[in-house]
Amino acid sequence: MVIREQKKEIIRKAAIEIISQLGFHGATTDKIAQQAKVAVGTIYNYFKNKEDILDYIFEVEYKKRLDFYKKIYDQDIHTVDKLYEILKMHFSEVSKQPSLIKIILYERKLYNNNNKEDKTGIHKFRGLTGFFKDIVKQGIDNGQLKECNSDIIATALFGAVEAIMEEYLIELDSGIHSNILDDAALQIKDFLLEGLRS
Amino acid sequence: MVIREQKKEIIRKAAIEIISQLGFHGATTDKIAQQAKVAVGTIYNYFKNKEDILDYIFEVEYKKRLDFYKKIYDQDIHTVDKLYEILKMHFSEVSKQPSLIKIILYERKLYNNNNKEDKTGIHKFRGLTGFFKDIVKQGIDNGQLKECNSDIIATALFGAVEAIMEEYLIELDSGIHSNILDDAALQIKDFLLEGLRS
Amino acid sequence: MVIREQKKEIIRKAAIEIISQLGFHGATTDKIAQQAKVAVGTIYNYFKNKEDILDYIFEVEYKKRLDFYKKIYDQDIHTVDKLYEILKMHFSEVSKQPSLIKIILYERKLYNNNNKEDKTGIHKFRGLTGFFKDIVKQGIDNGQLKECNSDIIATALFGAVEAIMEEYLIELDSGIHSNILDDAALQIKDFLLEGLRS
Amino acid sequence: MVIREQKKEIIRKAAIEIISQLGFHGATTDKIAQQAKVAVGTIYNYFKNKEDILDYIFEVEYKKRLDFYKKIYDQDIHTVDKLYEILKMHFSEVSKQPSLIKIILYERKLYNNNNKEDKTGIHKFRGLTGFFKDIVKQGIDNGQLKECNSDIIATALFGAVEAIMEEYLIELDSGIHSNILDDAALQIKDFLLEGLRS
DNA sequence: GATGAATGAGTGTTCATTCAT
DNA sequence: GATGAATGAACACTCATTCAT
Repeated sequence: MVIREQKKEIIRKAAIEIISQLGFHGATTDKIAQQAKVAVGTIYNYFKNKEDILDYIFEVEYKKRLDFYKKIYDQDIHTVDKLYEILKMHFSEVSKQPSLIKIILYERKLYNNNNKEDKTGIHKFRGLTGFFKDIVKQGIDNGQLKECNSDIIATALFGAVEAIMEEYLIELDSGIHSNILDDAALQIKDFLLEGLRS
Repeated sequence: MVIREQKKEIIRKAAIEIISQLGFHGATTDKIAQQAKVAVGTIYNYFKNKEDILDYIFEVEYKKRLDFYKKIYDQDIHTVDKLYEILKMHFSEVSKQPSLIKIILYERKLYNNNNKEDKTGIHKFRGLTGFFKDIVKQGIDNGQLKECNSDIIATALFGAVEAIMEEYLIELDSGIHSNILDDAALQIKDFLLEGLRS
Repeated sequence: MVIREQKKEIIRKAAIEIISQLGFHGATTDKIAQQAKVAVGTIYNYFKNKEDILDYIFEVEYKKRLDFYKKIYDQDIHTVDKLYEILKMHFSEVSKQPSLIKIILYERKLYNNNNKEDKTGIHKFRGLTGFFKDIVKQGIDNGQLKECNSDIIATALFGAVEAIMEEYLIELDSGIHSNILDDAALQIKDFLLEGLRS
Repeated sequence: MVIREQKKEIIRKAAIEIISQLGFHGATTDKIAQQAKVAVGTIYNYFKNKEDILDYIFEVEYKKRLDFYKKIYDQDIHTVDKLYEILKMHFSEVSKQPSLIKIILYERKLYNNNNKEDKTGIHKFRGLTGFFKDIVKQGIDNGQLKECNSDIIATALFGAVEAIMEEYLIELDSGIHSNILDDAALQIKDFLLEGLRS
């Protein structure tokens, strides 16, 4: 017997597949239901509405990343290595679950304007950048990073990671065998350490 | 005819306002027409369809940036300064035209999957990263930047710039007086030069 | 079996509560089940379908009134007093069971068009006006009432009673302390006896 | 060319036909559109939503009756004759426009609970009983009617009229040639004058 | 070229009913 | 008999696009 959480998981995965292909707006509840091999009505036994599915997708990923960030934050390694671990995690995720990451990159934008109380997953997800900043601040505080505006630097790093993931996904979609991820973490780590000047 | 281009311009500006407020999907042709003080039908005298308006918005911005990039590319200044000029241009644009930049940041994502031939504006816009890469490559070639993977570095830089602009827009929308742009170009320039290590 | 009838009664009462609050169309089987502290499926062990519940509600009330009318019909009192007793009964019911009467007043209308054979309760209920007519006819026949069109007069009286009950319910819902029922039976009795002319 | 008000009128009449046959809930916007020989979307160019159509139907009828009541109120005839004129008007309407009156009788009930601000037509309609009361009060004040509770009497009379109209409509639907309306106004007038006692 | 009423395919959501456990 | 998850037909409403004026 399929228990409740398993069915919700089936729908979540079906939604990821459909939304990543068609975008949130192009993904109809009918198509998601079809992909999940479930009746449309069933979706509504597990989710309040279509947005709630998207929100749940973000919620799940948010939790994964939050755990990872917290663990990294507390580790006793150099800050640059902490950032390096985070980069590797992100780049690993995008190659393991490109559909999912596509959603996170593309659909999250739609909700920056949106302050509805009930979309906690999506809004929490944005909060992840805050943890990123914390790690940068920690590095400045303990002298491992030089003085800088942690807001700007953390934001820039986060954007750099997202852009590389996006580039990977675009190349993937174009049928190009992309190897941008292979060196990305190391290149950025080196960049962090030395800058670009020859 | 001058008149014709003026009306198209009125519609383009109205569309920017509405789309930036409501997103492309939330922006109805009725609302755009209302904002432009024009009948819906009139829009279709100037644009093939709704997407064509968005495409045109990107087209116009693409051309502006292309010109700027080309001019910079040919200037006889240090590569880091070239990148610095580009950063300043981008940060200046977002504070001058936040509505427009919001569209560029948020709506472009939606079309990464989309290979329709007719959306030249949006697809060309993505091509801008190519010019960015060219400048990085130029820097490596002339020895002003050290050896690195120009694809990764250019992509990362572009992402960094976008993330900072996004952060600025989010703070703006939240009613926060953001000053993230003030230091951003300098911070990143410094980062480019030296890295983060203390 | 006693148990069976008790459960059916629980569902009937729950349905009365929900339908009176939300109307028949607004009342979902889920809500009725919840109110009855029973699973949806259970309802269908006692009722063929949702309409059948409404029908049963009418059936039960029909029987009560039928018994009362028959008893009154056979009593050896003046016809005007018979009508007076009926008025008092109706006005007493609406103050004792406003939820129930609300359903009878509001939902019965919806089924006047509807000739489905299986809704005996609702259709029988309408038949009550026939008994009302019988009492008027009886009064004419035995000379206690003057010659008149019993159809018209009985229908008019029935309508008058319903309108007063409706007015009471509306005032009740508006939070107004209504006392329209206090005098209603007497006023109408007097009206029956004397008319309105001064 | 069909002007705006004519098209709205076409939709209103189509809606009356469909709603009177199927009830408000059974009347789909598709069916109304079909009856009006118009696209569904067109309905929404003239009405905010489905309820708004019903509301407009009530609004139109409300205005007609309001005018009539006001005119009657100011006439210099005996109060019983005023009431008689009103009865005749109502009975005349039901035989001229049975579909319309069916809606007024059956669907109005659904909104007694409902206090949404925007359904002015339906709520105003209920206010008509107030004018009815005014005429009764006027009669009491000028000594043409005896002392009585005008609320109760007006409500009762209104209910009587509605019940007779309903009876007429039911007989009509059953294919019975009803003549209940022929005598109804006179019978009630006589009732008003003399009561029922022989 | 300008207008804006008309169009109707398309979609999120609801909910009575079923049936395997 | 009791349960409640699954079902999917049905429906109100939207909105890009067209076209007669």
